[in-house]
Formats: sequence, C-alpha cells, structure tokens
Amino acid sequence: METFEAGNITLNRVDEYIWELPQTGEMRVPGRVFASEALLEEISQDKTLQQLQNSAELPGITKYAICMPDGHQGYGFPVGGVGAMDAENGCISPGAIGYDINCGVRLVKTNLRYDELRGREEELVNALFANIPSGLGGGGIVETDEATLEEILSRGVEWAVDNGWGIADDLARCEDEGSRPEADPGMVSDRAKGRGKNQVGSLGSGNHFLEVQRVTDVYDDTIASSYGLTEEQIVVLIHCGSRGLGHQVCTDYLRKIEERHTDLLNRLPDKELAAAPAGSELAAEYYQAMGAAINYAWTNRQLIMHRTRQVFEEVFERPWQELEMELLYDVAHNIGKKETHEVDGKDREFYVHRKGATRAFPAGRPEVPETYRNVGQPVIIPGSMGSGSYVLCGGERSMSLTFGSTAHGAGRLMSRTQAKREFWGGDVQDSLRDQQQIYVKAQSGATVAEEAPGVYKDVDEVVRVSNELGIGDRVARTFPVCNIKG
DNA sequence: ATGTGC
Repeated sequence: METFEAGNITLNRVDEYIWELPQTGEMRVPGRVFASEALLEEISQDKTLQQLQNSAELPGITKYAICMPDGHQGYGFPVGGVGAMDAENGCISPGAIGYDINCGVRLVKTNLRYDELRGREEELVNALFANIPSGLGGGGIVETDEATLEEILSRGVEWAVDNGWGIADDLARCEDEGSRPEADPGMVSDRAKGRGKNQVGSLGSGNHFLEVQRVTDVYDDTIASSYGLTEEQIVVLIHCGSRGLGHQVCTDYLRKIEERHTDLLNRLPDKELAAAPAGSELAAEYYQAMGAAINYAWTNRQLIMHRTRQVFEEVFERPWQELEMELLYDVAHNIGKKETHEVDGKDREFYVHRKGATRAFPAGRPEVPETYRNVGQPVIIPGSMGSGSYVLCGGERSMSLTFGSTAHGAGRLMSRTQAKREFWGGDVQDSLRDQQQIYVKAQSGATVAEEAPGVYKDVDEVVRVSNELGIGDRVARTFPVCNIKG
C-alpha cells in the first residue's frame, strides 16, 4: 500500500485522491484527507494532520474526521475540516465551526457583459468602495436599535426582505432560506450584541471582500444554463461573515463550555477542541446562539448585496431589475447544523460541523431549493484576488464520502505575518492593475499584502480534486475585474 | 476571522 509520511503521522492511500489516517489510541474513527499528492504535501507543512487526528477523538464523531483539499491548520480543528457528530450521543464543538460563524459567500448575477464595463472599472470600484462599509471596527449599512437587532438575530434574511433590503425570491436562493429557526437572541451576550449593533452590512477585514468578476469558462453547459451563467457575463461575489458578533459568540461559549465540561475537556488531546455533550444545556444554548450569529451573517450579506444593486443602478443608469441582478446562491463556509445522513443503511441525525467547507448537496436532496433540485445546489468557491473563483454543483459522491461537503477556497500558504514581509500592498495593487486589469481598492495596504495572490494555494488544483472526486462538480470559472476589501 | 489579548 502506498503511504505518505509526515513527521510521526503516516497516511495510507486508499484511492487516487483519498488518504486515510489510521485509527489509533483514543481516536474514535480514522481520519481522511481528500487531496492530490501535491496538495497533501502542502497540507502536511503545518499542524493540520495532527489536528485532524485530534478531532477524531471528539465524542460521537462518525465514519471519519475529514480534511478537504484546501485544508490548513485552524483553532483546534482544521480549516477545511468536516466532522459529523451524533446528535444524541455526540457533541458540538465551537472550534470545529470557527470563530467567524457563517462566514460565507454569495454570487449575484447581472446581464452585463465584460466589454460594457471595460474602461469604467475605476468608476465602479470607487462607487462600491464609497457605499459599502469595510475594514476593522464599526460602521455598517444600518445602525440597529435593540429591537431591530433582536429581529435580525431571530429571522435573518426574512427581516432584510421585510424591510426593503431585497425581494422574496432572494430567500429561496440562500442555504436554508437564509434563516435558522432555532436561533435565540436571548442566548447572545450583551457584549456580542454591543459589538454587532453597528456592523450590520459591513465587509470587515482580512480575507473578506466584494469582487466584480467576469465569467471566463463554462465547463458544463447544461448546469451553467440552469444556473443562468454564460461566458463574458459580469457577476458579483460577496465574501463576509458575522463580524464582531459571531466572534464574541464563539469566545463566550468556548469559555462556558471549558468551565462546565471540564471532564470531557480533560479527556481531549487539545483544549481548543472544547465541546458540549449532545443533550447538555450548553449544547442547546450554543446551538441557539450560533443560530443567531448565522442569521446575522446572512443579513449582513443580504444588505451588502442589495446595496450593490443600488450602486450598479447609479453607475449603469438602469434599475437593478433591468440589469437582472438575481442572486445565484448564498453558501455558508463555517457552520454547524443538524442534518440527517445515511450511515450503514440507516438514517441518523448529526451535528455536522463544517469549518472552511461548503455544503455540496446533489440533485434530489430536499434541502436544495426547488429551482436547482434537479441538478444539485450551486457551490461557490472563491480564489484569491489574482486568480479565478469557481461555481460548482453539489456532487453525487459527496453524500457517501464527505457528509455532503466540498472545499471552500484556495487555502492559505503562509501566515499573515510572513505575507507582510514578502509583499507590499501598493506594489500588489499596481501589478494586478497593470498586468491583469484587476482594480483593487482597500482600506489598508497591509490587508492587500496579507491577501496577495502569492499567499494562497492553487484554487484550480483544489477544484480539480473536488471535481475528480465527484463531491463538487466544476460548472464555471470567473476572473476578477474589481475588488474592494478591508 | 477579530475593537489582532488574558
């Protein structure tokens, strides 16, 4: 059997793109890495594989602890990690969902073609930058009072649509219709609410951005046509999360769980994997608080999308409906969710943890909106500023291999600190504009350096592996035109 | 990711 050696961990190759980390010691299941040899080589450079092995000790984890082709190390649990924990006997672990609860992406279509925009990039990028709040700290599209924030946390995109930030059709084009019904704002601390009240409708910083893109390649004509995508079409990709509110919810519950469930904590190989046993009070409360942060993030992306429609109206002097600015889909990249999956011929309920992973349900699953149910859900995978992004379609094999999941992005190749040593923001912007006609506008030059194309893995290779595995099938590729960020 | 920390 072919093996891959990485320090004290040895992986066995079980298929061309599947590597198994054998079950040893206190592991409850084996680990599995879905990657090419080249990507595995990158994955093995940091603590990802050790974290994957540790994650396999979480109570109730079923089948495998899973690492996606874009995996890298995170807080306790790898980014690019998936774990399905039994909803009755297992656990829920905030670190396996992530600090940025419901960080995710949505893609908005237009009927504009690239040649209609060419020469006006500067004007568009300036208008977007002026109208869409970004960067660290406060300032959003709306400033909320207490009652409004409660409603956002309870209802998500439904609140936005009821208040003029979009149309009913937007709801059907979000994962879970843009609303988590179990959300309970009462489980969110005043501190978290305080951080969130003036950040509704803001991009934030780091790898979050809004990007105008053009469709450069269509790989599957049939699916692209049912998604409404064609070559040279202009689309907008929005990537952001739950800002300070979600971050605070994660911090609050990690602390509570560490304090109350010390017995479990002491049995785990890493304190960062702190988990609340299924059925415990804190498991229920965290699920409700996380749900509120999930609704906050969906509202955030909805407001930014609708403001983008208004900016396009001004710049192109046509109503957004006439520009056919329809939402393709909104997908979560960091989320925990109760889902039913078939294991050994039996339907069981799990807390599915996806951290830097995208749900990728194929045709037929009832959770896929009716418009896409006969082809499979759209999956949106952003690349870096200087490379393409992808639209995929939920793959048939995702249900048996990865609890209905695939990758979420290119994955970092170096730390933010190292990136700032290697690049200078202004130089990165100049070369993107002069060499690739990509117009980037940012609050901070440091952020541009941290997000320079060179700090990311090859998104093409990540998506190729997903496609080959049949967990997420390649539909179309886009390329950046304008990008605004923190 | 993040009022870039406990």
